[in-house]
Amino acid sequence: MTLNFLAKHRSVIIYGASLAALLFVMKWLEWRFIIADNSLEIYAGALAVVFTSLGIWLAVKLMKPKTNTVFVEKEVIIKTNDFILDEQELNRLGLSKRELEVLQLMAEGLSNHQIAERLFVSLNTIKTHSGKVFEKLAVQRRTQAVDKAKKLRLIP
Amino acid sequence: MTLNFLAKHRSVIIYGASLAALLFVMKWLEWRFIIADNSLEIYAGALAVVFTSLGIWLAVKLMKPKTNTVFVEKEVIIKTNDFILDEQELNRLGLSKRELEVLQLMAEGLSNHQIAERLFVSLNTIKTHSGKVFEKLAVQRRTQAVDKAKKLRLIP
DNA sequence: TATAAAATCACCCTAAAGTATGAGCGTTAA
DNA sequence: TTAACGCTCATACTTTAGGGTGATTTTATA
Repeated sequence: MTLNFLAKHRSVIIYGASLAALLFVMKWLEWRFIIADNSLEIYAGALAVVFTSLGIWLAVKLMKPKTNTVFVEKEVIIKTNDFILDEQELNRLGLSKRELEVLQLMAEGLSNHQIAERLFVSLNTIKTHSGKVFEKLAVQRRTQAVDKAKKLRLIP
Repeated sequence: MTLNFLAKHRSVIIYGASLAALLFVMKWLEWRFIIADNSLEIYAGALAVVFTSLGIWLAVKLMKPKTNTVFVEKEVIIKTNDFILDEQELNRLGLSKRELEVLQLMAEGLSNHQIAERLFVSLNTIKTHSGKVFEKLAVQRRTQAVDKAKKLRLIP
């Protein structure tokens, strides 16, 4: 507790001690020079030098350092997996909900048969849907359709 | 030239002027208090206060600011839409140069026939290549191959 | 130089994909 | 209510893709 206090107010304590010491020196000087009765100027000059030094020492000791905050840019690669469907493009092409659904499953690499099973409809239905999708996207193959749909932001 | 000199040594000049003023004040005080013959302590105290202040002022004015540089990391999101091929994955799967080439054209939606024309080889060759690609990627269809290759960063 | 891997091509066959046409049914908007 | 549209399904046919096997040539590497 006491040690903590000492550590915390070290500067103040040193300053106080120094001041006390100086006052003692002053008193001594006073006696010395008054007795000698010579030159108040020397006394004053000494005082000036000592207290100027003290002031400088104090300022240096107590002045809080100016913090210079520097922002360092750190490059962070963020996996930008945010897909936003281009609804305008979707409407422009006139793709129906079901057709888009089929297109998405196509993009995942499912066969027409697998898509049919997934959507609980017949293979022929999927063929019809995929045919319409190709027509609307103006392509001939599913790989083309998937590629174009990705570029048009219809699927992720 | 003169103005420049004044500007450059402004602090020193101010200090000199201040010192001169203080000496003048001292002289005046000397006269004042000597005449009054009272308390050298007040005189000394005033001197102490004045010169301590002067010291502090000097230190603050002339000392180069103690800068404490703090580095703060600032995260910058870099949008990386540039494709970097995962060569480790490529080597792991053992895909040959030609096979990767075929895979890329597949991803663009080309038919085997078109790929054959593009690469100046026969349709049968492309079939062989694509077959090996499917085998190495452990898939059955080209759409699957394209999907998987994109996820594995083998193609953009 | 011997050898392995890559690249090329062919033939055959099956599976899947794509095209064309027609039709039934439910919803919705003019 | 009728016309349009979306979703469903079917049949028939063509094209493309995929699987299997085998062979030759080129290229890289030990």
